[in-house]
Amino acid sequence: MKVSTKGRYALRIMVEIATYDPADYVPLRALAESQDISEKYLEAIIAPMVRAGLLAGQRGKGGGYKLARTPEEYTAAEILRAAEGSLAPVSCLEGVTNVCPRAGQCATLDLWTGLDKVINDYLESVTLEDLVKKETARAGGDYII
Amino acid sequence: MKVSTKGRYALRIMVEIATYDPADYVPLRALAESQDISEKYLEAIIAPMVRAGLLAGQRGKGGGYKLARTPEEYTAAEILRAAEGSLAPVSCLEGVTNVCPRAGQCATLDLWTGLDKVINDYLESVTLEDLVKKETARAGGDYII
DNA sequence: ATTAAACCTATATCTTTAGTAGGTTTAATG
DNA sequence: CATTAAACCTACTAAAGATATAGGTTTAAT
Repeated sequence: MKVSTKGRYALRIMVEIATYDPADYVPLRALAESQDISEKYLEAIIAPMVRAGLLAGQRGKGGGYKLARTPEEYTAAEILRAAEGSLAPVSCLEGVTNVCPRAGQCATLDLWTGLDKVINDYLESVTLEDLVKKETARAGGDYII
Repeated sequence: MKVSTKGRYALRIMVEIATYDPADYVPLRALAESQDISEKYLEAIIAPMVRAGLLAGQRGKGGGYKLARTPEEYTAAEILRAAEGSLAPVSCLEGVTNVCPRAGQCATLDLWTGLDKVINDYLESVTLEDLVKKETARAGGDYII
């Protein structure tokens, strides 16, 4: 029941890109350095996010990545889904229709369906904007002491 | 974010044992056969459940396993925890105290803490008794047609 | 032409999951 | 007391998935 590094890194990267000027492209190199992830591995994490349309990539000199929308338009759920593939706690809930031959007699199916729902509902309720606020609150020095 | 076979099988086994007479010991062989899991693998799944005090094992002829309590006294959470080890979605939430050096500046920590909570709350809310009811409802022929 | 960047494909390593094998101890029963 | 049926224990293997790494190609700005 663990979220992999792909999902965790993907969220952190999205938060970081969201803190930059939305018009600017942020190069992979800068992200890799500040997050302390190798450029090559980060590339593998970002690629599916670009394909999913969450990030816009710009090639060539001066290129990089920027958000495709505003931070409040992303949910944690869709970012994790793009990076991890699926959030379903059991594989039989992954497709549109349940293909398990035992589904009709499965005593635990409702449990998994319910678990899947609370996970999705929660992760849909948190936006990238929410995460960015935490980031700037912690880093930003809004502290008296 | 997947529950492993250990957790899934553990739940199914608990449901099955709960459908027998609570005083009877059910031998591993019978469980393995009806659930279509090898005896050896099932043994590895049941052992930690016995150690955790969820099941009572009886050695020797006529022995087997029975519930240590009544079905309504088990939650899905504790069964899964005994089988899987931990339900935390990220490893930094596994211990009592968060040992991650970045915890103070982590923008996503609250997200993981919140996710951990909804998962736990949901799984604590479902009892073994609830699952047994589904099993008997499906298998038991309470149908008109 | 040079440079800096995304993009692409393949490969390697490491960890976890899933499953097996073979034996020892315990307890009931004829 | 021998037999049998059961849990219990330790070690091992195989497959899958997670976590990266390597080396190159294409694109675009200067």
